[in-house]
Parts: sequence; C-alpha cells; structure tokens
Amino acid sequence: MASVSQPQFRYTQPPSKVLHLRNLPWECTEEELTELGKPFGRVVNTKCNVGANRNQAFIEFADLNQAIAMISYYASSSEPAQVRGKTVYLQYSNRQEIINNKTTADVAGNVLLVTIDGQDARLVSIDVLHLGCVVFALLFPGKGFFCFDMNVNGSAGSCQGNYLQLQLSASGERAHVFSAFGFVHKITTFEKTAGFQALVQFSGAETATSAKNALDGRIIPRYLLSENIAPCTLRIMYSAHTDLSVKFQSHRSRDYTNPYLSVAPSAIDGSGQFSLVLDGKKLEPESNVLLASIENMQYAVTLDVLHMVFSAFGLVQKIAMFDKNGGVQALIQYPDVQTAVVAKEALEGHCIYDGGFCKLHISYSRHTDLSIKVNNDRSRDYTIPNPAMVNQQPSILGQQSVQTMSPASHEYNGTQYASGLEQPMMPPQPSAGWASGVPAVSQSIPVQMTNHPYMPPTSMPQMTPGMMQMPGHGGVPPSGTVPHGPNQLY
DNA sequence: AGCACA
Repeated sequence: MASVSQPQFRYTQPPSKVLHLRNLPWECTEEELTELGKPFGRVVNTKCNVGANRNQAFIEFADLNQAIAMISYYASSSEPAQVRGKTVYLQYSNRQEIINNKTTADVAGNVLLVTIDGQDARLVSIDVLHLGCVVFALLFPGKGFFCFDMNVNGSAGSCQGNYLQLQLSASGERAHVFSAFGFVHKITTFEKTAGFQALVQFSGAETATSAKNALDGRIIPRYLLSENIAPCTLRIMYSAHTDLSVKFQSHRSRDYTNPYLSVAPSAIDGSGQFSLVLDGKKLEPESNVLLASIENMQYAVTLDVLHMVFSAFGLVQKIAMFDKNGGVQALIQYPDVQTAVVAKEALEGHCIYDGGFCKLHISYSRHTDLSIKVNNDRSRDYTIPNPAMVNQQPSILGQQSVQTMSPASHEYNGTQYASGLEQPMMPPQPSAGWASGVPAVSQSIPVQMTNHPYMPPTSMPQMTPGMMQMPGHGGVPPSGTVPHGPNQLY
C-alpha cells in the first residue's frame, strides 16, 4: 500500500512534449535552453528560472516525438545534458504546454524588485543598499554578464521571510554623467508581513538591468555590513513601478535626486543641526577629502598601501600622511564628494590586515584640496604624472590604450576588470567583494582592493599612461612582511 | 535534483 503512493517522484512520467529540467545554473537563458533542445526537434517555447531557486526550466517541442527523442538520447548517453558545464536533469513535464505568463517581474524596467534573504536582512541599512547598487551599477553599466552559481541557501522551509524589495532606477541614457550617485535616484524601504522590503529607483531600464545582472544572487559583502550581521543574499526582479514617491529623507527612504528634500523629524538629531541620524550614525558634512586614522598599526602602512586601498573606490588625487597623537593619520583626496562617501562607507572600521591590525577610522576632512609641497614617502600628488614613469612608457602604447578605450568601457578602469568581462566563464570571484550566494564562499569574501570599482569619468583626462603603472594601480601588494596582503580587508 | 504564473 505505502509503496504505491509516491506520485511526485516517479521514475517514469507520462510523455509530454514539454520537458522539465532541473539543476540548471540560475544564469541560464532561454536561448541556451533552445540550443539544448535544438538537436532533437523544433523548440517552440522555453521557460527558465523556474522554482524557488530558479534553477529549473521547461522546454516545449513542436512534437511529442521530439521530446521523446531528447529524453531517450540522454537516458542512454554517457554524456549528460549540460548547460554552462553543469549537468542538467531531464524528465517529461507533468504539463502538456508551457504557460508563459509574462509578469512585471519579466519585463525590464527602470525599477527593480530586490529580495534580501538572511536572518539579519532587516538590519541591512539603506546606505548599504544604496552603496551596493551604486558600486555595481557603475562597475558594469551595460554589462550584464556574470557567471555565478545559483544561490542555494535558504530553502523555502528555513527562510524566515525577511524580504527586501528594492526599486532601482538606472540612468543608462545619461551615460556621460557617471556621478556615483547619479544612478540610484530613490530608495524606499518598508516592512510587510513577509518581512523587510525596499524599493530602489534608477533613471532607466538599462542601468537597472545592469544592476540587476550584477547583484542578483550575490551576498552583500561583509565589509559593507556592520559586524555580527549574518550573510544577506540579494534577489532582484523588475518592479512594475516607474517612479517612487519619497516624502522625506529618512532612515526608511531617500531621494538622491533631491538633496534638499526635508528631513523627516525622526531623523533630525537633538541639536537641531542639519545632520541626519541614520542607522544610529551621525552624518558629518561630506567632503571629497577623507581623514583616515590608523589604529593598532602593527605593520607599516605606507603611502602605496593607502593608495591601493583607497583607489578601489575611485581615482585618488592626493595623499598626505602625518603623525598625530602618537599615531599615523592620512588625508586622502578624491575628485568628488561622492567617491569619498563610497570609500568612507566601505572602509570605515575595517582593518587593512588580518587580525585586527591597522584598523581604519575615517571621517570627512574640512579640506577640499590638499596642498602637496613635495612628493615623497609620506605625501604625493597623483595628478602630476611622474616623469620617470612617463619616460618608461613608449608614447605609441599610450595612444593605443587611449584608442581602445571605447565610450562604453570608460566608466571602469583596471585591466583585471576589463579582461574579466571578456571571459564568459569568469570564475565566481566577486570583483568588489560581492560573493555568489554559495555559502562556502561567504566565509571569506576577498576584497580586491587593487581594483577600481569606480573611476569617475571626470578623472579620466588626468589618467596618463604613466599613471597606470603607479604603485597601487599595478595590483602588486607590498612584500610579505604581513600575514596577508592589504588587498583584502578585514 | 523533483514542476511555473506572487
């Protein structure tokens, strides 16, 4: 009796011209499904990203015999069916046709619906979401290409339902304005019965799509989160919204297009100062110059190390190091406030070296333009090309590199990014610390500080070929006097 | 790794 009732998992399904596929990579496209079925017949419809983990799919053939041919072939083949190198499992679907209900989630728009999974999802601040969206929108605008493994954590049964719904708006059509905060226009967060949610708005569908492709399935980098927050995974879909209504700047909602929007009473601190209190942190007056103090400096932090670390967020124009209160401090100048904000948010409280060494404390300086009298081991003006470096560069090479810099590619910098984008089977290495959703990866999220997540276009004219060879740009960490290179923050 | 459309 008991052995008879196993309706779902029979080995033999009744034949159907619709095939059910599982164990697919979540990046699988409908085109890949069509290619997979094409040798056996005419594929008339496909559906991918099916199921809670979006790793299932359907293929519908024109004729039942074609579906049978495919099942039969792989039943006896020594080579399993594969998509992107991953074995996929085939069976007849228990339905006779694919029903494609194109919902808003399938239609590209300027607004994304982002889900954050994780026990502490509701502790993710709006600033982190903003920063993450901004960084990735800028990193790979128009590049929707990543090969990351499907997020496999959080089954339906174990998920507590902490959802975050983000609305993102992208500004692909204003590609020349690559201000760090030009992409994300608005964010609203809210809680529903299911959990914490938010909406993030981009200015256009292109940038929203870039952000979606870049962020979907990723773990929020640890360096963006406060300590002791459990890993949070993003899932992103398109929203039907096109424009958010943000009434106040607050810890729940932001309108980045309107910095003069009144601040919600709940976000104003007692002194009446024009300072937001967000996520328990006071926002100081922002500046393009950061003041970094280094705590517990067990290892020498050199100018080059600082340059490398801070270059991860944009062009560093000038650095000045000095001693104060028995410790080392440094002023780091970026071309614009936005880049400094991103760098500060990402780096504050983190250590350059493992073991709590060289912990960074960052505040905004009142300086806006540092006066570097002399280039030495404690201060440098990177906007002045180093003559020696320039001489090492044949001028022809410099011209080539300028010519190959297409309009579409000048929003990021660094050869590691460029080459990575050209390789379809790029390993699941988070370029800026955004790990794939695979739990094993989340244990250690490398932050490739030698890279440049964001290179403001305003700085591009100052990028000379010689500067590309400057310390910190070449990606070679200082020699091993430390347990781990500074290209990984802790 | 086991059947979609919130």
